Amino acid sequence: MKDDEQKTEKARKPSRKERREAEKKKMDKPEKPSKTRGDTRQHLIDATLERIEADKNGMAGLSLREVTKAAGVSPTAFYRHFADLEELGLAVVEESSGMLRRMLRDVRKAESPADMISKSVEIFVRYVLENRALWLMLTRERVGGSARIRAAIRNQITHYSTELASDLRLLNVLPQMTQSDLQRLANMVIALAVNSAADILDLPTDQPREAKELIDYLNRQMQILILGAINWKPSA
Amino acid sequence: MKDDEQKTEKARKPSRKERREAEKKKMDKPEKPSKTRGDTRQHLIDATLERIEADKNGMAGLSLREVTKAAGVSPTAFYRHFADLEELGLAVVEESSGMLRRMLRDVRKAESPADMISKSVEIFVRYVLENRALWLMLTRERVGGSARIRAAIRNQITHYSTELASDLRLLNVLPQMTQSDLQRLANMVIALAVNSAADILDLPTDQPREAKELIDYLNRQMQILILGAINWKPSA
DNA sequence: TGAACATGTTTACAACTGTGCACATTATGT
DNA sequence: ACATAATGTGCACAGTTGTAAACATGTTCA
Repeated sequence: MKDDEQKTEKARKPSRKERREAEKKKMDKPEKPSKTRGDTRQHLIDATLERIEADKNGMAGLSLREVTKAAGVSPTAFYRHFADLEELGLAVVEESSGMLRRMLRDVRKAESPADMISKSVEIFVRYVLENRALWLMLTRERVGGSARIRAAIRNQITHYSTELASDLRLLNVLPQMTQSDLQRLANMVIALAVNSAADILDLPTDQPREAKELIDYLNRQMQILILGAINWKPSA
Repeated sequence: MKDDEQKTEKARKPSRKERREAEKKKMDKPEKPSKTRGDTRQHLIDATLERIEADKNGMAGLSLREVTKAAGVSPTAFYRHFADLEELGLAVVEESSGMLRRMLRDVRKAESPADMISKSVEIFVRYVLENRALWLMLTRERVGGSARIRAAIRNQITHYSTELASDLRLLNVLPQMTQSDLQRLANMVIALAVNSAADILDLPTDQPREAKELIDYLNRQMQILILGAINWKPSA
């Protein structure tokens, strides 16, 4: 992890020159002479998330100029890194894969046999709340806008779902289910989780009261699902 | 059902005057002298659905001018009927309530005890395919864009889900479940259905092959869910 | 009949959009 | 060290946007 940058307070305009100065300070000797200081690309990605969280209307609602302004960069500089807003969107989606991987790691680490479900749900909700912008992007663009972005997000989710299915297999807790049964079950789990992610993001900011209720609700949903899986007969 | 209008071939411009002429023909005596012939409003709503289906990017991706052009009306005429694009969006959502009601009626009519689930799934998928534009709107704007539109859609879906819960109660097929258990189950059913609606809409146009697979998949999902409900103990 | 109202049109404008072009600066590799 | 590529800037331009203003038409009602 090489990011030590601040989240740039909303009303503050970074003004590229300032950023340049700021970096000069800690750069008397260049750290990595290799890849041509390409951090504007990252600034564009961050700016996209910032704007998506600020405005309503994901992707479709923001303009190239808006993004470049938020990144503190001239509009035409955009083309040095992306051909399209769509390609920027794809980069943002890729950005989310890291977060999903960390989430999966945390879920696996906490997997004691007992309260496996509730722990996982808790971790999931925490990750959604701590990565609002990213999850706004994922839940919105999963169904809206560009077909390529939609496909990219679906890939991420499918990958996660496959990992979950594989975990279920290894735990050997549903021995009567076939591989494809497990995969379908995992898909349902993820679908219901992503579905309530949308609800979580609609909560009034940091209302721990309703968040707890949502966690509870999601838990019971998962319990019904597991109950169905336990009693599943592969013949049907 | 009072709509006998054509879907207006893409490249064709209706040109308000022509429409006026066309309606004069069948209107030697005015049908309803009351509400001042407000059918432009309906044309705007239809145009919105048409554009949403044509462009990608729901709501957020279309402009007032685009909509009015598609409706064959001058841009400023828009304000005679709506203050906002958001209000237009709300009108479109209301438009969908009729469709949902018809769908519910069909589902209830077909509810023989035996293959209740598969019949319902089949009807659902058919309605999604036969109302592409509407369902595109519902699935997209359910998570994206304006908070008011999101809330309106959530209302529609909640209403449908409540009806479903009430049906489950009357059928008395899950007697051990409390009212809120049934409501939660219904919510899960609807959530999974709406979730696969997004997949259905992504199918290459009229590919009955993959549509069948999707129907099959959704059926099995529902079966797992029902199995979980049957074995549910309200204590947990 | 004629006044009030509802509904539409045309014209106009300022703000914003994406992007081409010429140019400045910095980094890299021989 | 110097040519080349990468990365940034400013300016310009034409197209699109939302919406205000003034006006035309047709409908309703006393």
